[in-house]
Amino acid sequence: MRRMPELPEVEVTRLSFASAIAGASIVALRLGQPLRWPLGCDPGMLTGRQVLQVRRRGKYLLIDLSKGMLMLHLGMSGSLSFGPAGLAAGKHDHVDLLTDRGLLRLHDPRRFGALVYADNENDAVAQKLLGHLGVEPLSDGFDPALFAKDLKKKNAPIKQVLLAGELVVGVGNIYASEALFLAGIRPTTRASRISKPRAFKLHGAIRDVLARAVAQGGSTLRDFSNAQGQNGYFQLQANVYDRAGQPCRVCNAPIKRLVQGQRSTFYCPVCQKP
DNA sequence: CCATATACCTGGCAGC
DNA sequence: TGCTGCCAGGTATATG
Repeated sequence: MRRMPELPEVEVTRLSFASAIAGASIVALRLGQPLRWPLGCDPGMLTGRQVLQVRRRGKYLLIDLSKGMLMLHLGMSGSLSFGPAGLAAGKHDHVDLLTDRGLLRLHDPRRFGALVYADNENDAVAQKLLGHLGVEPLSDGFDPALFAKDLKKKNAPIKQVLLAGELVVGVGNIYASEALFLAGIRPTTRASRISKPRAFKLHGAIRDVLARAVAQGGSTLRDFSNAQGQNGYFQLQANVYDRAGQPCRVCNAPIKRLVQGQRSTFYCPVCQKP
């Protein structure tokens, strides 16, 4: 089973265990093999602290504790499960946060994920990871006029501007291609050359594709399961992602693939204009 | 400061 | 079957 932790998948994961873990007391934190970054504190120090709530910022899950917080990232291959304690950890289970309400477990074969402790959201450790992040795409703060204005300042290809997450967070490799298709914009188009009406259209497309993915349970292109082990509905079908050579669902032209910043990009050469 | 490349790590898959 | 090479959802950091 494959997971695809872009914003919708992270949000669906959050929704699947946030209320169940809120109020729990930490019994122990066990770490497996090293993840992308060290925890940054002695795991034993967390014992007895209470989980207040779980928030999301971009693709990070922020676990607020009665004292301090944990920042958790799923990387490229991470997934969370929350359930009864006692299941033996597998080869790729690298975080076990045991609480009096159950076990939160991070399974992450590639180990690009991370769990990092910070005293609070404003300290240097947290700011290093969160400080540069752009606006939340599903929040009221994601303003079309401001987005259009910000795009004017960026000379890089729009696909890479979206992926960078400095203007707007949560748009990963898949949804970047999909949103640009919906907006009719070629991924290679320089952000600075996108007109206000097209920027507005892209703004709407980003919101639309992400909101629909969250509403449908997070999974779009491949298997995905939330922390309760439930699958998404698979209703969102990709228009362009991973469809190189296949006919565009709108105009039948063959979908093209190119590489931008070492990542695959897919687009319709007819529906998407430079 | 800006844009692009690199590094991290394992597993799945196509091709031979 | 087994090997090899390539590809994969992210993002801080290094380099030009």
